[in-house]
Amino acid sequence: MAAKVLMVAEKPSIALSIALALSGGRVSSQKGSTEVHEFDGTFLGVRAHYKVTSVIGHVFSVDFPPTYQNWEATDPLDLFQAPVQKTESNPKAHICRHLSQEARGCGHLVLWLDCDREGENICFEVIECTGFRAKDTGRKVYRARFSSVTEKDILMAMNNLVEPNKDEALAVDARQEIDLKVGVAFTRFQTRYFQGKYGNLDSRVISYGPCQTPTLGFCVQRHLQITTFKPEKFWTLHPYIIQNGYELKLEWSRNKLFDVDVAMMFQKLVNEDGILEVTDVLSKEECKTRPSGLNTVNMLKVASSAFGLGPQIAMQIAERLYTQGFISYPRTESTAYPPSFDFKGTLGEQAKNPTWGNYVHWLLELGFHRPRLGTDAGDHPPITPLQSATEDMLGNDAWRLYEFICQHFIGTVSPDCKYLRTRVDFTSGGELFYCTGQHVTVNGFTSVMPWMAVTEKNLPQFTKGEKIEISKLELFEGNTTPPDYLSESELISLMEKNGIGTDASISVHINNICERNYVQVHPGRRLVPTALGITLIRGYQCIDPDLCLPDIRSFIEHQITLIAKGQVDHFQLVQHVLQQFRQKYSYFVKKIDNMDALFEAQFSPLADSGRVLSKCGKCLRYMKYISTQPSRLYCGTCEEVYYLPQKGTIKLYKELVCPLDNFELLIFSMAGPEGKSLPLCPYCYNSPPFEGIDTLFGSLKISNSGNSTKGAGMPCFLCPHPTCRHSMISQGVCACPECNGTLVLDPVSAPKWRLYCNICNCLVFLPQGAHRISTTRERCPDCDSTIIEVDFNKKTTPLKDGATLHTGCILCDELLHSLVEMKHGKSFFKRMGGRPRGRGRGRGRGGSRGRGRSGGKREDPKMSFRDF
DNA sequence: GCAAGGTC
Repeated sequence: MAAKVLMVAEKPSIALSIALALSGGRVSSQKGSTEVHEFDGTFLGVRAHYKVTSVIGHVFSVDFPPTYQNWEATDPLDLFQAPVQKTESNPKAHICRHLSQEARGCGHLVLWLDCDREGENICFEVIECTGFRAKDTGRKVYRARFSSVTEKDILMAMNNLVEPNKDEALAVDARQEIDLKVGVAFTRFQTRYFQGKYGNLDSRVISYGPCQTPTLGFCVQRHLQITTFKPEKFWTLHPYIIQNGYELKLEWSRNKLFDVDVAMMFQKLVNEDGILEVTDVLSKEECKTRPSGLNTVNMLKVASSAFGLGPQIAMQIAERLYTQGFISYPRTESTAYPPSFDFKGTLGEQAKNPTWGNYVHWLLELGFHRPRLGTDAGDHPPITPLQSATEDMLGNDAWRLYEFICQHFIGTVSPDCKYLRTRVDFTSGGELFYCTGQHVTVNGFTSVMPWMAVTEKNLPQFTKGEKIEISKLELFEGNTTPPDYLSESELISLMEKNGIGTDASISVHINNICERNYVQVHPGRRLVPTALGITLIRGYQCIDPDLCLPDIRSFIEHQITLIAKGQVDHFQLVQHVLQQFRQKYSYFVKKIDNMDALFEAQFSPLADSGRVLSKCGKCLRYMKYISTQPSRLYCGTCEEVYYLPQKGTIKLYKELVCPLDNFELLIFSMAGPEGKSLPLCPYCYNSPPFEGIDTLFGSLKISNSGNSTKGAGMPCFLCPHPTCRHSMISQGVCACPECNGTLVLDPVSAPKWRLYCNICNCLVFLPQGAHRISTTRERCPDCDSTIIEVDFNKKTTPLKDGATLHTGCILCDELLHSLVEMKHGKSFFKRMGGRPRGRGRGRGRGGSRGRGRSGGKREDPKMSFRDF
């Protein structure tokens, strides 16, 4: 019997590379949650059958248990001591199940996760999923440490397997817990406090985070430098000469003076002399060195400053180029190539390129240069081109990024650029002046990276001791100018320097502060903070400046490094750090008035914002609708805020009221032609009335709106009220053919009448153009669907003798069935048969015992509606 | 509705 070995990598591409390297290219691959590559070989001297698969990044992510998810019911202070739980990051991918299945019967587990702290943490996630134990005697767990994904390194790692490092993994657990608790506590408090007071903040959430907030801090710091800048007058002296027929302007060695009298005194001295004497002519060969390998941060900086592509977009393009095989892995810190890097092969591929192919040929013939050393962060090699491509294959933006990556790579193995720099010194009236020129002798890498080229500056001949008449003497008066707003590329540099974010997350943080409306990207990709962003940072500065300084990140990093090194206990350190942040949080809450004073000066109170929309059920006065995000209703009399679903339009619903609380109903319409329209009661939406509704819909989400039904977000179509004509009970027609939801009548869809699912995106069109369609209280005796009543249009009625009224079941009534159509032309009934029973979640219409209408040959004759 | 970190 051969030993069975399971190997797991961090991403599918690496699993394939490992399998190919270890099998000599003979693998058979099977699809699954992620691909599994199998081959036979030997393991520790024994015959073995290998399976190589992968995760897709972290398997789990950390969050609070459901009881802490309700913003109203949880004091953010309690979050610091709250338990945390790990749940699958991407439940739909079923990675955990996949690993557990593949591990069955395997005696050995080899972990091929990326060799960084996060990778070490994922090792233990994989161990958990597979059911192996780190120190199992029978089934053993090994860690492969590889410095690059080349055959040589993979084989070397395989021959030097070690144990996974629990301390490194625990350091990541610590970071996750600290980031979660600190970020969420501050975010919830700020959001509730300020959104409950002001109506024009225009951000869904007033977030705080140890990475995003210092990132914003950099932008605001620059803004404050600009606004507090006081321009100063300065003066500078420029003699002009005419040499060999060319007019030349000389620079003053004092550069600028801020005192006009002194400047004029020097002007007088030089004027009186009138002659410049050449005191020195110095020529020196200068070298502009070729770049080292390209890492993510440098790529993003160039993408922003040279191509005007934001980091988020640039990363998306880079990822696409990577998955299509045009470039290597785009998330790396390293600028040093691994020793085994195949320069010849990579250059050979680029020799095909029509634009720089000739240059590459020339480089290959003459012998390319060894690249500069650079730094090896131990993660991935620098970003390099793989396949050759043309502009037609990639499209505009992708091509520009690809072109840059190619040019940069070729640049790293090109000669340095050499140029002769000449400086001529002059004296007149005791003052020193100079001019410089430069002449390129070797273009080197600048031939392929022309934007890096040294500009030619010709100088006429001068000889030492030569005396030249001044043709004109200028006393220039200027004003000092403030710096410009922070460019995105400068921000990336600051983030990198201060350890804010990682190569993979820097773009996310920048995107975050844009999305939250803290900064705006202006032309030239300069980041201009908004009133909200400025007020937040100024607020932290006057309560606790630590909160927005980059040190907050380095502090956390430093602390968890102690865990990684095994110097402190994980649990104790996390408790200690959280205790510190808890104190900061309490102090912040206590002093929030200081920040609020700044908000008050900048934003308008809720009472002054918005327009009158609907009546409050408590005081029966009108409430105001605040349309800036997050859209909400505000009752000025009760001083209550009622949140509404986002990203759509909201209207009064025929002045109807909720039978439970007397609040006037609203109708929310999602954007787009196929957007659902759903009635809701503002009070019920925020505080679902029926006990247990949380668990009833516990894990479900209302599609599109993104609102979870936990605690908040219950529109009428989820309401189990037995008699209200807007509840799911009344408006529900039958079970959704696609999911566990219920198809409900869209009450305002006339004349394009339709049903939509209260859970998923399923849409069903009813007889078009009908005058009225409504649900009745009757149910179909065959399938238990709600009987609907259709009042056809007089002119288009399909009924005999011009009759317009017809009642029936949309599934069992021949006429109605023929007029019903599922979106995208799918058969409405096709998927109704043979579906597994639902979990009894909803209490919508639709029985479980009806007959199918499909006449299906293969299907179960029973309609499998959900249990009622 | 919330953080930051992986990756698609």
